[in-house]
Amino acid sequence: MREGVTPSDPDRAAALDVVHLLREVALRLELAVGEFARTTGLHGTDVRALVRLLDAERAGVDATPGWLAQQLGMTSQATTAVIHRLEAAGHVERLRSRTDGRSTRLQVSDSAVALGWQFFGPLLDRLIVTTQGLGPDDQTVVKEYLSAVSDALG
Amino acid sequence: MREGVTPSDPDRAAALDVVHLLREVALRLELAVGEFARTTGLHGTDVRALVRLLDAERAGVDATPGWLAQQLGMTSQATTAVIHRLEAAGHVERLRSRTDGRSTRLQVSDSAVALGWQFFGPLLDRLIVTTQGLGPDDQTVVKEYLSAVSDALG
DNA sequence: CGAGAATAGCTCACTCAGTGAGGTAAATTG
DNA sequence: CAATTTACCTCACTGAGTGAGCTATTCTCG
Repeated sequence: MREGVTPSDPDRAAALDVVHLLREVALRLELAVGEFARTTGLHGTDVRALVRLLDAERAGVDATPGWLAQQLGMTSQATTAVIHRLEAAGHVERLRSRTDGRSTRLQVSDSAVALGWQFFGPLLDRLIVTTQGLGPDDQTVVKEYLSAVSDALG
Repeated sequence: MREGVTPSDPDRAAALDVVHLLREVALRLELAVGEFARTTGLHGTDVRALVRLLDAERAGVDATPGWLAQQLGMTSQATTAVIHRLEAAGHVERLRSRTDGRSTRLQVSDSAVALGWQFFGPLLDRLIVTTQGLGPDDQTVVKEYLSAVSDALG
């Protein structure tokens, strides 16, 4: 096998295990998104866009095409297309920004919210139950760890 | 705002925070993969395939096109194309399976391993350092939590 | 203020990743 | 040992994402 990277540091090996688990979780979330996309006739990118838009709404952030493009790591043109598709499917609305005449504000429709909940609701519930299975202290540990990981990736 | 889902259960809200962090981490990992893809001229799918192939090698699992298709949540034809691209780029080799004449064994090249390390190495190091920042007990907590999450998603 | 630069978003033409249909060869089954 | 299943592949096509380049609005600063 091709192990040779860091020969044998048990400390590091243990940490690597955790990191691999992290990747495994990320992979499975991605696959769930893909499955949702398939069952709804949307595309993976569309679903990810929808998720980010819902996140923005929850966080009270104004979502614009430019912001979305950045979130998705895609060009603005591709994002325009995504928005067109979501708009055609009735999942999102374009509203003119009041403060900037060039900009567009994106508003997620109720139908999209309902659709998301229908699919991700059960999954989310399972995750929440799993999380609640931790004691309050452990929950804090996990939370701080994930925050640190998020920063390390940013 | 559209909060109304579960009006006000502080317990659940706290757990939701953790779940959202989990998603944030998954998103950032995905963006990192995209960035790697862009810098190497590969495509997102190709990179994900490469990562899975490396995982398989590390785990000692024989990787076949069919297995890879399942891992990527794609059709076998698309996977054939991915393998072709990776083969053309010299990142993967096709070897006939000895036990099954229909099957192909996929072998990742050393160049691909090196390429992966060049990009993901520093990122991985940061994650490992972050993980090692946890005490041994906390590390176990996180590990078990992530395992449980992985199961909940499977 | 008003010319020039920067920014937000868009259309158009094109490429190529992924799908559906369908094919071949090897393994399994009755 | 025919019939079926499995593993992978080719071909033709669709459409998601990109690069080039446009318009409209806002910012900058003499």
